[in-house]
Amino acid sequence: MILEGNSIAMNINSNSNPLNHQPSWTHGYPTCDVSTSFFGNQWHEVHPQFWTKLQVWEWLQHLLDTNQLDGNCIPFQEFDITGERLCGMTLQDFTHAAGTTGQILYNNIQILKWHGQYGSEMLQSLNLVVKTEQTDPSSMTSWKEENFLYDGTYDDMFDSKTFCRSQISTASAEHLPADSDVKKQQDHPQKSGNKKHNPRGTHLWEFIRDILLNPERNPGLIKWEDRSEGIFRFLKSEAVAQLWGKKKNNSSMTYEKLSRAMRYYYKREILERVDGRRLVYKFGKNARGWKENES
DNA sequence: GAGGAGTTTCCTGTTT
DNA sequence: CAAACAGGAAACTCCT
Repeated sequence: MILEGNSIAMNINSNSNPLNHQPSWTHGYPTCDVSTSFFGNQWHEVHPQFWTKLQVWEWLQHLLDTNQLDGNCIPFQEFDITGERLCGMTLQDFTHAAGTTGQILYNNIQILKWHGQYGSEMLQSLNLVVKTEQTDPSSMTSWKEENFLYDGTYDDMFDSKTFCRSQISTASAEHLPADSDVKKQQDHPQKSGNKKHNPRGTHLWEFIRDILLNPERNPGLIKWEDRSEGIFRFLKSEAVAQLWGKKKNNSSMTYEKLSRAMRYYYKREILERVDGRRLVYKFGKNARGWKENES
């Protein structure tokens, strides 16, 4: 369940959806003034060592959001510290401060320390924060690599409206409705009557296929199990669902819903069933463009 | 405006 | 027990 209550006063990061954050790969959109309001002093653009207390809190809030944790999971008062001190904390320190959640915090900060970041925190969320079904360590890559997921190929996933909204909410959250308000608007699109669909373009199966066909850009999300047979497996099902939701401007997309759409493909023979294997699908005869030697 | 395609959402039950 | 799978039903958006 997505954090809804925001009992914490400091809901700085108004974008709960990790994919709503728009780091530096988005500067192709001319519709918003991005010159000062967003880039340059966000926590994800600065090495953790140099975070201010505020940025530490932003990071914590982000982890809450992306892990869909209850606000009580992280005692913010325990983290009234700068990034320098944060980086000096041991795993013990984290678990002492935040219990089991401390492990998540510790793991996350270690990666941030080692890999640097600067503009791809949402990818970090995909790889490091979002619950993963990944079992193959070889497919783990740094999120610097994953950053490529959002350049070029997937730029079209983000229309200018989406960009503006997240831009504004990130840049000046204090002047906007709280995160929960935004969510309430987005969580029930049908009831609110909001426009939720982009103009029809890429279908879901094509979206999946394109992720598979760009392994160097999209490591760790979906992986071929048998390339020649068209069998693939979701490694990070919820991350893929969020990405799909992002493309459709639907922040409430989940793997459960995505998988329902996938199951409809069986009848149309775009996909074939793969029995007994969770998160595994196979392209069917009506799916085009996935074969290696297919033009 | 009608109708169809392609989802999206919700749900209940089953399987792993 | 949780997560994933199945598939019905209805709603929704976009397109023709």
